[in-house]
Amino acid sequence: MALPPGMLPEIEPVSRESTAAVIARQLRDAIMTGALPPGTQLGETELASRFQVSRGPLREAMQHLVSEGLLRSERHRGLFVIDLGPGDVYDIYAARSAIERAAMLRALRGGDRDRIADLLEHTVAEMATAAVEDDPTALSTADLRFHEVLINASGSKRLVRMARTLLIETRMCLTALQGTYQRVEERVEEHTKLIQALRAGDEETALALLEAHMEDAVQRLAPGTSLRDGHAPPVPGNA
Amino acid sequence: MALPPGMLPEIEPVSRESTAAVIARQLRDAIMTGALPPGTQLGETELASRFQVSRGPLREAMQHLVSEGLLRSERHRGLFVIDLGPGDVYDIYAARSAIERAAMLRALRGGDRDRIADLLEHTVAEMATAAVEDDPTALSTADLRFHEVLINASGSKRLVRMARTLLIETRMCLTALQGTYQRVEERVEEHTKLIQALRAGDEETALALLEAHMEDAVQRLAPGTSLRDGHAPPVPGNA
DNA sequence: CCCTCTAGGATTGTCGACAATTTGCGTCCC
DNA sequence: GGGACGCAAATTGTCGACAATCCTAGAGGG
Repeated sequence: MALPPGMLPEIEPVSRESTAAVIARQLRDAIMTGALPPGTQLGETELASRFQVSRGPLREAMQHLVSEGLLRSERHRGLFVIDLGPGDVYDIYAARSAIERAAMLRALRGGDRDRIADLLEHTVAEMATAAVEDDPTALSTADLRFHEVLINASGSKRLVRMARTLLIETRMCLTALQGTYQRVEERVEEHTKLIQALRAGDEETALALLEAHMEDAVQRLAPGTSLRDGHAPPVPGNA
Repeated sequence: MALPPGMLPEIEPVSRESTAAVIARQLRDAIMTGALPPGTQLGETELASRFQVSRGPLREAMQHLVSEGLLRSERHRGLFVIDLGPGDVYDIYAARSAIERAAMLRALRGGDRDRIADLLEHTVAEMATAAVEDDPTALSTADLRFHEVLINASGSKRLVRMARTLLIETRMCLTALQGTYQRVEERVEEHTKLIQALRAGDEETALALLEAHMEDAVQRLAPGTSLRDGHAPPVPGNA
């Protein structure tokens, strides 16, 4: 080794991301934030010229998003941004509840509770900041970041992978139904209590709080439905 | 309508599957059954000539499998079949436990318990048939089919999607560690008891049995680890 | 007035070739 | 003999063009 370790920190190979991945991420953000509203048709030719790339890489990016469930492809018709009905809201939160419950369990029993709690508290601080600045977008971002951190902390490759799409879809829900928010203090409070239970290692309370958190969200976003029912509302257009 | 309904059953448009999907499915099966052992390098050019298609559709199929987690891609190096370490076994079963728990809950509370139980019993019958014929491959197939049916019965698009990869990876585990099976009677018994609890609507028992089922499998496939620990074994090469 | 058929346009699906990048080996110098 | 440099082969990444398929609008006939 010609260079002593510790020098030159943060040096990473340039452009370690494939162009298809870059395009996919940009489209993901656009869908997530609502810049591409649900139902929008995405033409390959048009996007190719927008991104200044050929249809090859772009197509790969699209395929990726389709397999993630953010786009739906109709053969020889086109690609469309999915639109979420009440049934989908229910489905998303039911799936999230399953994933995050598992992540919470692993966080609780992983032996690293305090470190994880510190990480989570940081995102709650971001939520508080966004609250005082009255920035609903930043608030949602921090909220989702909380759950992302929790799932990452589980250390499970597969939970992380499965949750990625769910969190994006959650963001779509929040964007579409902006304004149905609960009081921000309440929102921060729920997360804080979750952290307290985690730090204390109180499994029962933590899991119950998490479930209630999901239940609250579902009832707010899709009024009249409940995760406890075990079945989606009778609205067409879901699974 | 020129044709009365009920006539011409089972008529479906020809080739409603994209070629990339066909290729992906074939490769999936090959990986699942062990025809393509973990670590195998897959050359695009070679596969393209094997499948008699251009590199375009083949590439899409590969990308799909990569995003599913069955292949890992190293830029400008090649595509390789993933190999599963003990940490992955743990991770897979932890994730499956989360997914199937949620599916079981929805099956329990969905109001269609008897129909679902009938479907599940059919797969158990297949297991029994495979057992008397001493066909371990068919036995594993029926076993996985049981869990696939359970998840499908949940009616959740997202649970189904997330479980697809997990079940394929499970099959890879079973293929790689063929011979560590428990007694077939015991294996059938576990599933039968699960169905009984479901039919009776006994949530507590059903969930406990399911958890024990996963725990058993993990301890058999990766001795010395337990789902209850909340953390993966100290073997490198996992998340 | 409505239904059917046809022609047009547009979009995706597929293909072959070229360019960029990495790996491995051979050679040269010390 | 050991190490570093440079070249060449192989592989992936990218591109533009062609072919197949599907919606739509319009004319024609009943």
